[in-house]
Amino acid sequence: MSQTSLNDVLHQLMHVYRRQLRLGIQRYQLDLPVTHIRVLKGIGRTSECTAHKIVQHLGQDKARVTRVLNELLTAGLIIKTENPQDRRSLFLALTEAGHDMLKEIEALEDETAQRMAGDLSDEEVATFMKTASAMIHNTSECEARDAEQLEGVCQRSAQDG
Amino acid sequence: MSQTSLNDVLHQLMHVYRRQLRLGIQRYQLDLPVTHIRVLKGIGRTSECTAHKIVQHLGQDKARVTRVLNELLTAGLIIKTENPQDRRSLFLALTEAGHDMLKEIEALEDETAQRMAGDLSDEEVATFMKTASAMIHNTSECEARDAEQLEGVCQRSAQDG
DNA sequence: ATGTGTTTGTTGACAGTATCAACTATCTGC
DNA sequence: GCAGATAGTTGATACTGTCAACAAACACAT
Repeated sequence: MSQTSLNDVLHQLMHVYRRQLRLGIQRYQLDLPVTHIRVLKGIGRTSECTAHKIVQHLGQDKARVTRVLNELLTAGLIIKTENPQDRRSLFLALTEAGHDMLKEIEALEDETAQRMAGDLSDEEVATFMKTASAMIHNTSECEARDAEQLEGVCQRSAQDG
Repeated sequence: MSQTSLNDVLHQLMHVYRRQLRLGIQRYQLDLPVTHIRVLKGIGRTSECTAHKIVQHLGQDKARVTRVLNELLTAGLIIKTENPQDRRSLFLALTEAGHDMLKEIEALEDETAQRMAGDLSDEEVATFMKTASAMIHNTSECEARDAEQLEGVCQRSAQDG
């Protein structure tokens, strides 16, 4: 019962957050979808950033990341440079325009966070984030466990056969 | 800084939650997208449910709700009956198949919530939900305020003119 | 009862998001 | 050099969110 509402709360929170961010994007006239913003942020704070690092960091599909990257590239917000250590991958870096954009993004995100936090105390927000992180961790673990189990089944059936 | 990570945490949480739910749907072979499940739940617990109530309750676009409803209808999970009080709208109710589906959904959601909660105490989860609800509330308020402000500007300019 | 404005729901269009599978090029270890 | 893993690209498909135009029914003041 209380668990059913955890689902509801999560869903609503998700919806409301995205919506808020979207509205903020309009207000700031950033003219970028949410995912692009997140990728841009990822590039900004990762040294020797590659597409793969973004994929891992954001937990997004690599196909999607490739496309977002291309759009950021043609928008002139990032550049790709060769990775001398591995010619399969390319280093990603912000252009000047990209840096400017990132600054705006950060301002927007701060505002969004502030709006959501509202009159909550810093401590409440911190606790919230801690619990949320734990949930993220729990869930990822479950997923990993499921995958392992599946693999285990495969191995067993291979051994049995 | 801590605010920037609130954004990140929310985004990750969102992603992980949806993913988890999706995997659960596969595991339970429910073969319904997430939104459909939420609509079905809404219908199940709303008396004299109409499309409009769903729209309000879920905060979803009415166009989207219409389509989901049609798909649930053709899937035989719900039926529409006339609303004698208002011939524009139709009452929505679960069929037997819909009820069965809902039972499975509830089991799945419980499981999902349990996975996410992991080893967190009930109290921690409760606190989390309380804070999340406050955030949802705060955000909605901001949106409303923004809309009002916009309206105010319109009124003022009309008065000024 | 009639006209005006509102509400309920439908439809069309489009952008954004999430995934999957197949494929190339490159790397690693043997 | 070969086998298998890894980085990234491309194509396909389904789900999601939003907007705008619209029809039918309603509310209500005249």
